[in-house]
Amino acid sequence: MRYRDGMTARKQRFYSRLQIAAHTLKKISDRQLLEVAGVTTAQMSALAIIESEEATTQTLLAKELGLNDSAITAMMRRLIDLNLVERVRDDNDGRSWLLKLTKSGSEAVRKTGSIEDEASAKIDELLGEKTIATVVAAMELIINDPD
Amino acid sequence: MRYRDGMTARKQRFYSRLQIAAHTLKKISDRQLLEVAGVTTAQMSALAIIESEEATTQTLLAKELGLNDSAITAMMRRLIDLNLVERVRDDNDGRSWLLKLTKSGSEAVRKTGSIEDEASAKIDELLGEKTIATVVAAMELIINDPD
DNA sequence: ACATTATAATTCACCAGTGAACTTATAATT
DNA sequence: AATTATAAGTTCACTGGTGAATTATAATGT
Repeated sequence: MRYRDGMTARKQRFYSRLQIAAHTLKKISDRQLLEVAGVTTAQMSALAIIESEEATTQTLLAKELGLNDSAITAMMRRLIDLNLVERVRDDNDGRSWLLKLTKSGSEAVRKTGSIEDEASAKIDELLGEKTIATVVAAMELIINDPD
Repeated sequence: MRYRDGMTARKQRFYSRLQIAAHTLKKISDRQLLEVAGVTTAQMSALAIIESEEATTQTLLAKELGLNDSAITAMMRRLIDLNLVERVRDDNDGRSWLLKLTKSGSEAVRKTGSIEDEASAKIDELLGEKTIATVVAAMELIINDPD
């Protein structure tokens, strides 16, 4: 594909606009989640996956979050220290841990539901249904692109 | 605005797709830039702004990057240590620093041009002109949203 | 002129991530 | 069975970010 020169500026803005927007949303989300449930957005993403799968491993979690294994090791340590997650060795594979929410963990996830609904409603209003669908589809193309 | 149940930002996982896509791109970009120019993507973003403005302050840089002042303090320390940036006190305001690229700094920016072009071309192909415009516009709405 | 308020930058303790090198456990081959 | 390869986690040194508190310099009101 070829574009006129005038497109160059916009092309170069794609990456930086994406990063700044993502960061902006994360910052807002962090403040709200910390106030209401005492966890960060990254932690809540992990907790939500652990809850939904009911017994996942760290490697799986890393894959779903698009992160390194080493990032998960550190995050699980913090979540275990906070008594939000517990883990036991997998009987069928002694290398893996099986992750589970504690009662406090489930509680924390429950508490954040309304915040996430509010945030979603705000995005809905700001961008509109069609744009949201377009953006999500674009993000999934990027995530799944081989390189 | 009202949507059918299936189409809300929440159902489409807008937030998490955005974060993961942004992170994925950052990771790829970091690897390439470190190899070619010995800097990270965050550092290159800062260098590009400093170059384009030819004498900016840390506060301005923070605003343009959507970051805290304290993040800039740390980043400037690293860039000065790498001899890519130098700073002098502003004669008109003894609290401010004026930031400038060193020769190595300009050199580094120059070296990354082709990488950024390649990355842009790849995004163009993956998403197409129209989708890119839609996504950039959406990101700017998010960035400029009052709260 | 002086006291107050606002602004630029810094420091601190913390969370979050990378990539490389490593340990240990499982799987596959010979 | 012994060897080799692969896979799950961990550790380490590093970059990068937050928010609150602090320091130093401007700017402003009275």
